[in-house]
Amino acid sequence: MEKIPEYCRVEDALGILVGKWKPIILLHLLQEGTKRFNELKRSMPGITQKMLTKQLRELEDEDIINRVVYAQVPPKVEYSITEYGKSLEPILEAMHDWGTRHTMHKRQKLNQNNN
Amino acid sequence: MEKIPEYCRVEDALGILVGKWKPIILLHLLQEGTKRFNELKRSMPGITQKMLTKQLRELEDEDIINRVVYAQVPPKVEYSITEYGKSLEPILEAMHDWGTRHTMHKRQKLNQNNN
DNA sequence: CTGCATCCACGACGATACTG
DNA sequence: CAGTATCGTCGTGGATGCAG
Repeated sequence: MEKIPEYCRVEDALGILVGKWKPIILLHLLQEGTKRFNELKRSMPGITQKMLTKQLRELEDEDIINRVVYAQVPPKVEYSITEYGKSLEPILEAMHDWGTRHTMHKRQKLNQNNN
Repeated sequence: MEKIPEYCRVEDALGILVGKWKPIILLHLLQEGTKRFNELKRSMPGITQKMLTKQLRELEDEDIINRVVYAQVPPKVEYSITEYGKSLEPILEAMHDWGTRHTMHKRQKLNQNNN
């Protein structure tokens, strides 16, 4: 029971996941394994190169993902989840499940209000 | 396995938790039960009334917390977690645990770099 | 005691153009 | 293909003052 606010580390986990595209990036890498930069980009309609690069760098800085650069032309860079990064999967899964239920919860509430 | 990006609901959960003070507010209410506005404020050094009010309203709008106003002078308003809101506790706990481990992980990495 | 309104600083995110 | 640089917008959060 050390979640008591003074020792709270929730923010530390939250900081990793917060970022408009981070959860999506992590899910892609977790579920589909190693991916090239452009593969990721194509699977996330709407993201810009700049944002993808930035979010990937931030995840890399936290040891959540690996970045492997192949010295060739044209360039090839592969991203994958680190072993350490995999420890985030249960949290993502829990949040996804909760979010799914929450979406239903809100729908029910809306229906009540419309009656 | 429906966490696949197209059906991703991680953001829905994330949206509830994101906010500079929300995790802390939730932990206080989860661990200490019903609290008055100023009790909460005192237990969160640095927060302003405006922010506390705002974050509480947002949590209330999502049915995570209850807000009970006593019609008296001076005003008295009590906040507490809803039954529904309690379903967030496992997630907060998981994030806290992960965050604790992550803090250690980063410390180790720093030591390595300093050798 | 609790809450609202105003003003402001800052960072996140995005559009776009350019590079090895 | 992958990445950087620049510039602009917008929302979040903070300081402060007023009100019921």
